[in-house]
Amino acid sequence: MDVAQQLELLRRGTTEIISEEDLVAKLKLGRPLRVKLGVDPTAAHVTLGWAVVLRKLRDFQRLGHTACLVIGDFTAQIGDPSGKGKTRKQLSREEVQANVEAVSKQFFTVLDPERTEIRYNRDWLGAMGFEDVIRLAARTTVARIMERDDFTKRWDEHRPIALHELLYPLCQAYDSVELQADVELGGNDQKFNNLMGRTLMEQYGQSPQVIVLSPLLVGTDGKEKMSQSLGNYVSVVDTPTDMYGKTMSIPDGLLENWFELCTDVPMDEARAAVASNPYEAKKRLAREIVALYHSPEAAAEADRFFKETFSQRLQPVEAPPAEVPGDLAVGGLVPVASLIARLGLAKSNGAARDLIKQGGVSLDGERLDDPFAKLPASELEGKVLRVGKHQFRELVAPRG
RNA sequence: GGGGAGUUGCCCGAGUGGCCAAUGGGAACAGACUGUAAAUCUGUCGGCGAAUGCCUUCACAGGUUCGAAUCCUGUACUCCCCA
Repeated sequence: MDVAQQLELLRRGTTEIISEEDLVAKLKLGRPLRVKLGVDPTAAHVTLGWAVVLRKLRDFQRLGHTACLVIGDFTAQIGDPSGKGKTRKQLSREEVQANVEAVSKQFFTVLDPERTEIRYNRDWLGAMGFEDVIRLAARTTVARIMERDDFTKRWDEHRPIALHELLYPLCQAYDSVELQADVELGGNDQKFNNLMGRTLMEQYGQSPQVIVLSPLLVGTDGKEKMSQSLGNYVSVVDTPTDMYGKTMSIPDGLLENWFELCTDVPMDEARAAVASNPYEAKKRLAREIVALYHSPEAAAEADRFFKETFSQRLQPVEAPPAEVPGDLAVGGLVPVASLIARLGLAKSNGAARDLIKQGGVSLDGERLDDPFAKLPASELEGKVLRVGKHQFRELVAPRG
């Protein structure tokens, strides 16, 4: 593939490349480039949002370059201020470790392990002494750091900015120096951090990295950036049905964007599909996504499930089984509201009763209307409990 | 170091001694309508309870009072002005 073609592929789903000339020059070197992506393990799932940059990294891999994945096990503890209106919670070492373990495998649903180098930034950032930190901090100025929107805004609004937050960009920038990155990928909100990397690399006598920025994927709510903490996410390890269903719940306005960032469907094709029938286009999108992370067969199956369960409002083909806790039954009768709460389908008994009152609960397709209904345990076996739109459980009678 | 303002439920924000589990808005959830879209309408939105009810909550810890989110004292945190 010649350089022009490579560039064409790399441009998809990016908002900015700093700079394209530099990228072209690096591509012309004819050697595998070191393409850095830093991810802070602040959550236990790789979401489709994260996958946007991972997929971009995989594009580089396909062109023969090396993915340098920096797991920010140190920076996760500091808390990236990017895009946040307030100080991030600092995670404990244990929390970070748990996330690292959860997330590590998930990266390879996208990346090619053969061409991936994994590094942990605790290895170098964690080894710095206070003197090293001061020296690093001396390489930039307060004015320079305060240029950054997040900080300026908080400053103007008289909101707190903790001192350590100002150091975050330097940490990430130093990662680039350590890795001798040729290119760094990131979401749009990472621009400042990435630029700091360029500056710092030059100061260390290295050739500054090229920055490739991708837009932030909007979550299923259609409003906020997709993130695990907001609950508006699709995880790459979601079951095919969930993945399909969540995708179907996005607002139509997001379709084109999701096609661009989450699939390999050519954009003219995607645009045409969306224009002709948004609903059909959305199903196509959902199938594409499931096929990517599971298989085309799973996609077809999810499609069928969706049609039967939601479009035709039948019972689901298969609902996850859930055992009725034995201690709930009093005299052989199980209070349904308590059952719902115990199975985690509602926050509390009261909430479960509210749901029943509002007609949100049904058993084998029959809507319940009595919030205090008690049903014989023996009759529950094999019945499908539906709570709200999407939660189904096939009940298993208590043992013993 | 000195002076001032502030901390309320997921978020914003009212509330300055009893009528406060706490107005209002947003978010969220459920229902109707639909395409698990959008828009709209309705309802729910601290916990337990069948319930008149009980319990926990208005930064934290004490105190005053028959009674406190509301008053007093101390502590923590944040912001502003001065140094």
